Amino acid sequence: MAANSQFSMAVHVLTVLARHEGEKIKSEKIACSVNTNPVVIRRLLGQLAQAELVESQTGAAGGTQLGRSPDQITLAEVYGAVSCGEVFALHGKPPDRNCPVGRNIEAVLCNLQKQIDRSVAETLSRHTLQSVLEVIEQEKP
Amino acid sequence: MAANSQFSMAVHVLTVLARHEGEKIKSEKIACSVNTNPVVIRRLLGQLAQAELVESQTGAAGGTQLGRSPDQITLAEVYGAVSCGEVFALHGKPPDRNCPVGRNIEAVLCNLQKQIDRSVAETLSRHTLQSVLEVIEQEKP
DNA sequence: CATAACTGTAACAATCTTAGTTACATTTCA
DNA sequence: TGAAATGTAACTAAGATTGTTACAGTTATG
Repeated sequence: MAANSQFSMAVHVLTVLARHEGEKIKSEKIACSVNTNPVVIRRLLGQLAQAELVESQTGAAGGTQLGRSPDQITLAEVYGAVSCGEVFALHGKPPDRNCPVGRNIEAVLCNLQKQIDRSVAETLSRHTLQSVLEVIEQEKP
Repeated sequence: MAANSQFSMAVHVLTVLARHEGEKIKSEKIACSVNTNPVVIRRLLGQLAQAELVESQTGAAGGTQLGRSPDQITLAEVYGAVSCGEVFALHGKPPDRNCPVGRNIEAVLCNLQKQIDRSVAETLSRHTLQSVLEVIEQEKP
């Protein structure tokens, strides 16, 4: 249980919500589909709510629903809501400033990170929750 | 010490080697620039050697040098040599097969992973070790 | 040929991140 | 008022990565 599967979970969660547009879904029901603990789902929903992708209601008969229609939510937004935006990590300890490479490599890597992030965002922005939902419904065996 | 900084380290290491083409460099010297332990560097060099990006020699007066000239090494190759090729992780536990979403979401995510991987590779293939080296040398303050 | 100086690698400790879990305060409907 | 949900804190468990020590294997060199 180490690798960062938050994006996978987020897409899963949102797809479940998309299949029941208009309804308020309980975290327990979502957790069942994802096969995890309701608290894990609620934590994730918190992040998605901050990005205004979902809206939750407390109290009895509470639950969560999408903040917009599925064709208005791109996977790039989902990724942005749950990821730190770093495909690879920079150096842990700072490199040796006496070495020309050590002195300047971080700027190069930082720049690369931004380029990759843009390219990932562009790829993901070609998919909406609606398009994911269509694949899911269609592939139902 | 958790995030995967292998790619960052690999670019750093290879850039150091590129600055001294033709020479055999000791792992200790590289470690000094990266500010880490020589064993960590040797482990990384092992992966890079498998990808034929570097060549090492054991014994006294041994060391490591590039396997090709810097303009023949793209950062996409470097990334491929040290990364597992997964920007995000799939589900840990398998989702609920009784739910249509749980049943089909993994295929969707797997497909996305491939698309992202291609897009990252394409972005990185626009940079060579040579171009990185040029930035480093030029920005020397 | 012996020694010094490297690399390669195994084994282990330390640290950090993530997921899972329990517990409980808070909110809301009936 | 009480049942049922979310929100959240605190803790445990597991996994991955890095750092470190130790040592075997290799090779130039005196």
